[in-house]
Amino acid sequence: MPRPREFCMNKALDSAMNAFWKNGYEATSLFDLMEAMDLQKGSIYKAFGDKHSLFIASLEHYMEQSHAFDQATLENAATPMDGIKAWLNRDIKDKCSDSMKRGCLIVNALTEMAYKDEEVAKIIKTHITKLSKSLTKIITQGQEQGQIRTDVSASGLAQLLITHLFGLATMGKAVTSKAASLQSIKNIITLIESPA
Amino acid sequence: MPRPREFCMNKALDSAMNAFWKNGYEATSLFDLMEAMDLQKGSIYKAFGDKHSLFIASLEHYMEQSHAFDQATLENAATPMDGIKAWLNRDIKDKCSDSMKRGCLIVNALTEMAYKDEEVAKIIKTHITKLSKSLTKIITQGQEQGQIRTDVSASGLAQLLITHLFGLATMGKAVTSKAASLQSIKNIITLIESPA
DNA sequence: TTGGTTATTGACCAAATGGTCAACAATAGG
DNA sequence: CCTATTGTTGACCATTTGGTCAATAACCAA
Repeated sequence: MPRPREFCMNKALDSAMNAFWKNGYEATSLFDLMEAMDLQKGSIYKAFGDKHSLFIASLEHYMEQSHAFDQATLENAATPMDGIKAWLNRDIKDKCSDSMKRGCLIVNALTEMAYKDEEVAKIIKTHITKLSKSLTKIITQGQEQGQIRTDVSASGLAQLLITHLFGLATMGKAVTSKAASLQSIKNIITLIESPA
Repeated sequence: MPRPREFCMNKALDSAMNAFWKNGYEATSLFDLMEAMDLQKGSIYKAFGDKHSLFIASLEHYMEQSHAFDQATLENAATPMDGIKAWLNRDIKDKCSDSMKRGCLIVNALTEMAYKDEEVAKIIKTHITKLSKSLTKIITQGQEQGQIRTDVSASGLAQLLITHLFGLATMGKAVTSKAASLQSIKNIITLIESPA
């Protein structure tokens, strides 16, 4: 009996996510969101709540996609090392395109608001912990198979890769070209490989 | 004959820098700046121009200090490797304090505005290029002395260290404790050392 | 067809934003 | 002491901000 919603929640959320991703939280106005989502103010508030709630939803939307991608890439590889290489490379290709330098929404949110927004901080923390565990697992396998050096712990190496990827997402905003980022990935792989 | 300025430009700039550092560009209002600098609106505009100009000045102020610190730490060390260690550790101690998680102003500015603010992008690019050159020089020395591995180029390793530090500044915002960051530094040093 | 329920719309609002400016104040040279 | 020059102040402004709400519209079960 109720009037049905005229738009697709998922598409709208995706549009909001892209707007926040490109411009950040503060710099994305309600007007920007209305344009991006092709929705009136009232509809946004009814469907998603206020700006902050919409941002949280966008962030979680991003993380779901991100997590699915991480799992798929890491696990569908012939060897642990292949999985790591594929994961690093695809991540860079997604986030450090030379044309649309928007980096990574997680990194952006972390930088802009995590220190004063406990909810954002907590969500990101949880996500990274999950990623770190997946990585640690695959790195451990790589160490057992002799592909990856063992003088640094698997969890230490996992942390290191994530940190590096975060750094690259930042550098890609203005300093580094995609080609340079890919070279950087090659270098870090050389560093974690077992010495010959 | 003119009326003399009642405040110290350098102190005021320092206060503005700290405000921007903590909250970012968009989230720091003119009112915030007035409080932080202990100045009236008109005085700020007369002395520093509009908000954006003040931000640029703050960023450059930050970079001057940063550059002085980099040079001093890298060059006043017994060996290249000692210089690099000291540099990494002091950088982390400054930027990843557990209490005041404001990260690094350069990283913050890069993330928030570099993609749409060419002036900011250019300034940061120049600064990083300079840092990268200093680092490459000292890493080259370390390679010549056999302390640092040579299967990755000195400039590649320099880029890697900067990227890693950027990543740590971001992670320190919410994900990682200072202790964990320092451990991460130890790990990356292990990775770049010459194999035994 | 109708009535209950929810979606959409656009006008509206208070507060905050970055920025300006005229009046006033303080100095130093004449 | 006077005056030219610049610094300081606070009132003022247009615009934009995030957010609300009453009126209206659309649907579906009865």
